[in-house]
Amino acid sequence: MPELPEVHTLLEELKNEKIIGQSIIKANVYWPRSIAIPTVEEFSKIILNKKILGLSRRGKYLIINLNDNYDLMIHLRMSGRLILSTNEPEELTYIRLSLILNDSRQLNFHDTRKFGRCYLVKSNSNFFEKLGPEPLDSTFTPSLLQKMLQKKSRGLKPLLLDQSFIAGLGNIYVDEALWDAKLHPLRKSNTLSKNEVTQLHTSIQHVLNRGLQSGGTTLGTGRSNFYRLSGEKGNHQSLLKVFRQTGKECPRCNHIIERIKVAQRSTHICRNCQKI
DNA sequence: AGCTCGACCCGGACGC
DNA sequence: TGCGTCCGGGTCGAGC
Repeated sequence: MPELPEVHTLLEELKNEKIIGQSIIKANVYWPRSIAIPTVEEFSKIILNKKILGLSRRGKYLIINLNDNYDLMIHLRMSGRLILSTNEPEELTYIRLSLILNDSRQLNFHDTRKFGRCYLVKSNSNFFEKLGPEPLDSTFTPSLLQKMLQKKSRGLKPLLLDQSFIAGLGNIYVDEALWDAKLHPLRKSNTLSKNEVTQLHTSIQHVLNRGLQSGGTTLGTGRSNFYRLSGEKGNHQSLLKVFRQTGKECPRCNHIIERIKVAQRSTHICRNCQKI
């Protein structure tokens, strides 16, 4: 499940591969629905001979800046991966899109469950207008978080999963951040003390940085997992405190970690540390 | 208006 | 083996 740290890991790896400056000489669309906008016909036509000018990230979107004021946004959703290969991959089953570069390398979008989406849009479009702030940006301060939380009266977990509130958090990092901050996922956002808000802010940044430093979270061994551009797994799974640790002891107080449902999402908590 | 809930899209994993 | 069920990120529409 690629969230901010996983997408950012891919971004940094792509930057190291020096694809900036390359042109896209061909696009193969193997699964049309992976192209959200525009139509596949328009996509294939517009992307042709576009030069890659830059790479960045916003929330869980990877952004490839192209010339002529176009941006290609890639959202990996649950099972999306990026694979950079020097020739056509032998296994095409799960490749949904191939971008062939003029140095003959290919950037392949691999997505077993077909949930991922690509969006080719004009750079000045309002594509990201509904996204909340970047949680690792210097402008995301405890006092800003305080103001944001005060304006809402939702449970913390549904709120933190809402990309229009904060961009980039998903199920793994929300559970980890709430455990780290000793806050219950159903705690109403506008009831937090100033100290609790400061702790939540610290915890959000802590778990995201921990994920980034360990190259993302890879749960299990299947094809639908997160893999780095190199094909290696991330290493963050060994640092998870509660996510998918049901039945194990809380690393802080030794109570048994439980799995509950919050906002239709599986949620992992230590009932002793995270009281409502 | 703000919020919650359920449906939807998919294939892998797992239980029986 | 094969079938049914659950899982999950984000969006959308319905309903409160």
